[in-house]
Amino acid sequence: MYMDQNKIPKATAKRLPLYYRFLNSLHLQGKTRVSSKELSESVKVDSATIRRDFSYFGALGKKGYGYNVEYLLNFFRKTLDQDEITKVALIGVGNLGTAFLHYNFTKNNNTKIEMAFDTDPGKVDHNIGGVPVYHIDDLEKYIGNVSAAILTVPAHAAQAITDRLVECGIAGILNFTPARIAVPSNIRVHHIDLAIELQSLVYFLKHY
Amino acid sequence: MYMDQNKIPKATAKRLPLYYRFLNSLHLQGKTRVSSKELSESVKVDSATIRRDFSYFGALGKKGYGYNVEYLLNFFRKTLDQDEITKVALIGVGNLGTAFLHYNFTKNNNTKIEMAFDTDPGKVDHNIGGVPVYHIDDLEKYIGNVSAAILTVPAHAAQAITDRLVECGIAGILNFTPARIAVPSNIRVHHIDLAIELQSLVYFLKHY
DNA sequence: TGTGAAAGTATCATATCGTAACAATTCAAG
DNA sequence: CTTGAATTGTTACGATATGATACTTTCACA
Repeated sequence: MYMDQNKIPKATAKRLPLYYRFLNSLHLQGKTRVSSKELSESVKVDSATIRRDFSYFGALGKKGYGYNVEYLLNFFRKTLDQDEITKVALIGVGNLGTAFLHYNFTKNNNTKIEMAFDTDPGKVDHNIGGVPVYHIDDLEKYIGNVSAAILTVPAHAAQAITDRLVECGIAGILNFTPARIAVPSNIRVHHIDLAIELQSLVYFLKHY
Repeated sequence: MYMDQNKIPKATAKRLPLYYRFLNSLHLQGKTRVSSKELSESVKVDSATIRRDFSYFGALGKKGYGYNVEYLLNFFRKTLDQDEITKVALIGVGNLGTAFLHYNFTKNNNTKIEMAFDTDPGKVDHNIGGVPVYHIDDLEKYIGNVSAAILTVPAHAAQAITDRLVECGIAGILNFTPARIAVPSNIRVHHIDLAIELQSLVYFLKHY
């Protein structure tokens, strides 16, 4: 489980969940085979790129035939550890945080939001989307062996909470705050900045 | 305004809003100068990359001194068209959509969410975060010369609404639905898939 | 006036991407 | 059984981006 295929490009790794989800829906539709060309049209990734992505894992398809949906799906299930659910905590139950809580992640995913934290007494000790909300002061008490955190708190609180998460042994953080947080090098942070995404889109509209 | 500097790499263009915002906060702190090295530590981008990014726009700094924060800020304000506000519409006032409405974009940004659309009678004709919410049926009536749309609707509605937006002459779409939407080639789509972001983070945790 | 700091620029190695091409292989039709 | 069409797996190539390193130039400041 802890890798030999380290050679897989990051860009490929990012596409794997996308492939998986689409294969899943094909499977539900009852399709048994699919070609890289069909996949390409659906997920909007070049067909040669798809074939190369797949080939990092060996020969998964059959020439002149395509890929067997079920076989491919099973393969990805294992590779993406779809069976082994990763526990996630959500920090900050504002609008964005609530959106996550209502998102049904477990449907196609190997992740589960186990708990959420906030300071708002109107939210603490409630259940939102089936997830218990605790007070942020009790972070250390409840977090247990959660391995990743979604950070949807106000920017000014980001670093302080990050430090506490790190102290609790968190392995990864999905940071939605505009703040650039500092962490030890062994902790992985993915940063998604909604304002920048919008501004960047606008820049491209005007200049390209 | 409509480009001669088309040579700027996309990767650089994506970093510009980030630079801008950070310079802005430096300015508010009263700092008058900054070096590429300082910037590098704050925005987590290699200092040489920053210097190269800046140099696409000419000589903005002074050797042996650094960059004048105010000068640089003014320059970016012009380059990023910070003065000329781009109108944006938000489609789908769920949790995620509401998060956008409460986000104070105009503070550091050249974009303004002018209106929102939804089907929920409890939201239509209300103001949320100072933004008027109209019924999605009236999209064509109100949208006017809005140039970009934020799509935060259920996945199954994504393509139909996209088609209508395209018909209305929208130039860009920020797509937060899991659906991969099809658009004419002259329309720019940036796709952010929250589930995939989370799953991708988890994959990296396990395999790298 | 001298010196140190930092920009601007160039170069190199590495990674990724899209595109194209091609041989090998397989299915399916006849 | 044979043939042909389809599609993979793989390779090659050019374009783009990145991080590193290093060099020269120029400016600020002591």
